[in-house]
Amino acid sequence: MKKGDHLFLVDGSGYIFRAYHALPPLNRKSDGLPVSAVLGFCNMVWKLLRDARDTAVGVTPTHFAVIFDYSSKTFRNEIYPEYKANRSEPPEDLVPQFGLIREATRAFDLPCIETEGFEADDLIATYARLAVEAGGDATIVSSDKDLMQLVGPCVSMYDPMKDREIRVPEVVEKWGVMPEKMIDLQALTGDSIDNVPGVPGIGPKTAAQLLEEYGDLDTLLTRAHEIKQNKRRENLIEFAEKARISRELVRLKTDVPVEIGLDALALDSAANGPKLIGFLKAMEFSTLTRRVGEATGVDPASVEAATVEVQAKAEAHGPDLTVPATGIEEEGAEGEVAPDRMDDADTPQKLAKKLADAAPADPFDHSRYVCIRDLETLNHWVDEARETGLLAIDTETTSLDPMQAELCGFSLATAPNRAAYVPLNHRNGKDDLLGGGLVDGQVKLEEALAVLRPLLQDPSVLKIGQNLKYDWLLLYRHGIEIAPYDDTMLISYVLEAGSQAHGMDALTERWIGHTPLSYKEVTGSGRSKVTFDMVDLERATTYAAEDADVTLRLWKVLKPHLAARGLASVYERLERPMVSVVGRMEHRGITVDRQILSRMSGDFAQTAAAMEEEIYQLAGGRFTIGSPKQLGEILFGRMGLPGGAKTKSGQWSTSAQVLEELAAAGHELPRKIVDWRQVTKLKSTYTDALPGYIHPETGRVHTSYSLASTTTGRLSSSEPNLQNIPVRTVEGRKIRTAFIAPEGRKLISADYSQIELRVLAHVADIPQLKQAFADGLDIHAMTASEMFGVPVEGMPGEVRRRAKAINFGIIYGISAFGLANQLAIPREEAGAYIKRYFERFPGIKDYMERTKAFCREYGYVETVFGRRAHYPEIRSSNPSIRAFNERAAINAPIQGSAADIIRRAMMRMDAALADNGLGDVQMLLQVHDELIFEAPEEAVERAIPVIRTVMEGAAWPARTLSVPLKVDARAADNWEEAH
DNA sequence: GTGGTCTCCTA
DNA sequence: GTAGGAGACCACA
Repeated sequence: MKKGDHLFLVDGSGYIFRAYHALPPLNRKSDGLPVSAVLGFCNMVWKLLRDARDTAVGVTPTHFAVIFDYSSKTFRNEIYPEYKANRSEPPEDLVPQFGLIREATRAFDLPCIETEGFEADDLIATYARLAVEAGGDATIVSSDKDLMQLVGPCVSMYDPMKDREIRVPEVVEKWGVMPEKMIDLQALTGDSIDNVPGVPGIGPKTAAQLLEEYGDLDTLLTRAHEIKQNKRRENLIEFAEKARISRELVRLKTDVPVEIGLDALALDSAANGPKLIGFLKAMEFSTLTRRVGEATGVDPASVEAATVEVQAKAEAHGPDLTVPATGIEEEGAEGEVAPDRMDDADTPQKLAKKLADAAPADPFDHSRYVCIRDLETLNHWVDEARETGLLAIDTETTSLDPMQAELCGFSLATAPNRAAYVPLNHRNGKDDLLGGGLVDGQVKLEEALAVLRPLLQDPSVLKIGQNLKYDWLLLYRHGIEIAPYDDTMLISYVLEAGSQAHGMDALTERWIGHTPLSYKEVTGSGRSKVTFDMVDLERATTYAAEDADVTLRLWKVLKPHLAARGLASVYERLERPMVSVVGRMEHRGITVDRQILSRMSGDFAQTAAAMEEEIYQLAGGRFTIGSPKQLGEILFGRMGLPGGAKTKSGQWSTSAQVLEELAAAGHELPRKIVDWRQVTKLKSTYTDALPGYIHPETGRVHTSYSLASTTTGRLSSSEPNLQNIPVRTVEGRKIRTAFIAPEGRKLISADYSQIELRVLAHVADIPQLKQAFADGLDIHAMTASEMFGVPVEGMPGEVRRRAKAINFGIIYGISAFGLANQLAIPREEAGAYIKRYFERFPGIKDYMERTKAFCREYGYVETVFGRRAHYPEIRSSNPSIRAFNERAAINAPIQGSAADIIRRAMMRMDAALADNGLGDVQMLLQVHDELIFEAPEEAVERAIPVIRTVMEGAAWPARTLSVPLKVDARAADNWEEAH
């Protein structure tokens, strides 16, 4: 290569995505193979080769190469394991086109370059440098900002879609910095799509301004303490190291060892017409085939279509754990409103990125918040929401419990900084013992709701909330069913379960770089704490309006990431519908018999008191039995019993397991302690606590389910937790008799039998297990028989028990240590069992290994339905942390798929019951693999088959499991008998 | 009052 | 060995 030569470097990988999203879908006529990106690519390359002079570039290439990414793993992952950890799977109809575009490149007789461990961008940087050093010029065919750092006197970029050349002035205009400063700029802003951390709260505008002022990143970071804005200064100091790492991630390598030299990129003047035509014919691109034929003087009719192999796999595409979650089933909810479209957002990834970048740039202006105190103004806002089609809403109340809370007011937002608070029930300060009077000038609650109701139920206005189940339930109590809606907490949960928090403050910090006013600052804390209705209107407005403002901004930033990461259907089909389904369940509650519990409490108190006397006798004095510290001192100090395990703070453990061992060795006191603990546990946690949760008006207990607090997709229940009501011991089980159906009704309990083992058999594809489930066999006995060669007929209980423990162990990501513990056998023996199990069911070992490998590479694992659970610490250098995360990663697809299945059943249940004339059958509770219903006595027999059908068919049609699901269902007057 | 530790209840 | 929530105690503020 020499002076005057001009090298064209096509960013092949970048082009593929851009073309795919920019061009209308196109399928090969003969077989439907998707080819739109391939056609776009061929047209572009042909144009550049033939008449680049007529384009914005204005020069003819002498050298030409197409560069691709080799794989997702590059040296950047060494610097920062999280790099590109967010990457989503490419769309299904793009996958085959990766290979085809490489084929096309070869058909054009162009060098097709990729190097393991490097991104296309690094190769482009390297070749651009070589070209300039040789005295030539280079044009990079791409519009990716990551490449803009390379722009200079001899290097330009060319956007083929817009036919626009990007030189130094264009970079400066767009980003506010010279191209060489792009590295520092990107280091500051980060990149949420590639997962480059950057510094929170700094977007392109701020970054450019800072670089203008301080010159470069290093200077900026060393002088960060001079910055006036508090948050910005703190962030720059705190995240300085992240910024430096980011710089290394965005800095392109210009010294990649290249096998193909510059000279090999020289264009051959004589295009190989027949070869190219053969390919184009195979693709069935008739227009381009004709053009190429005319230009090369080759008659297309004389050329046979080439044989082109279609690969099913994308480049940089990890092992397939599950089928992609896109596809076949029911349509998304109605009333979906698309987020703002941006002109040059060609892909969901770029749109998501753009919105994330833009978020911190829009400063909060509390002075623009409005306090709405008359119906006319409220009506005006309602009209505004109808126009925008978007409304962020947040309610302010007197309690965290939506079943008890009184509405104090609500806030609305229709655009950033365009937010308002509508006080409804605010009271004057504490000067009056009766709580003071109503603050003047507030819209009446009923009038406000009358205005709001049609809007909140308007199918053309999307309502946005953060933890919307709370507001949904509160408004449901006022006869309003919000729809359609989105929940920013649930969006975040779908995107980042396991790796990040989903609370509003955390989300705001992370995505917007802003700290909202805290609730505490507004209502006070401790003794001086007041309910929200006592807060003066000005402060209340600032706080409440900001919450709505923040929620709207979060939605704008977060929502596009769903599509960008291929998670929209997980959100729409597994997550969002739960808000109203679970909201209804919480609203219904369940009847708990106060008398039964109170009687039990009395009995327990007597029993415990008697036990305490015996314990003091045996211990030779009084002490606090409930204090593990004191108990340990007595048992292992004063009495000199042999201590077993230690707790992590170095204390002797007094766990039930340790005490049981001592009891088995003939010691009386430990036995009594174990019994005492059981009684006091049942009393304090259940019989004493549950009545306190009976709602004063409904007379029922309304638990609260959290939709976003587990990593795997399970729900959790609290206040009270109704997912841990005792069942194992006879004594404990009695507590369930207090959960009853009202007069004339029955409780129905329906639970999945062995759902997790069935999911395991499906995902790990274990023929023996699948067969056993298909045949309806006793799965643990079958396992035992397979492992130990003992016939199922007349099998000793102990043998089956061990197999059962191993089966559970497998689901939990087995370790010899854990199994040994569980079965109270030596670790060697446990290890031998595991080995035997893996030999008998080799697919299990494969499943575990590929799940771990997948998680190590991507940072998450997926359920059968595409839900992701993140385990960033699986790459920890600490072996025990790593092992823990590996076990969790093995468990998550199993536990999570089962959770997805029951969610799907729950979402369909109300409609299925109603369709069968069972509208009076109500789903009340969920306990992971069990659903509890309340039904009129005469409806029970018809309800059970409907419930069973919905639950057993819940995976379909999204997935067809290779094992049947089985549901046992029973009805009774109370939960103990129904279960 | 708040937060950490220990223990124990569930699937 | 997985996933949770809660009560009691206790040291800290």
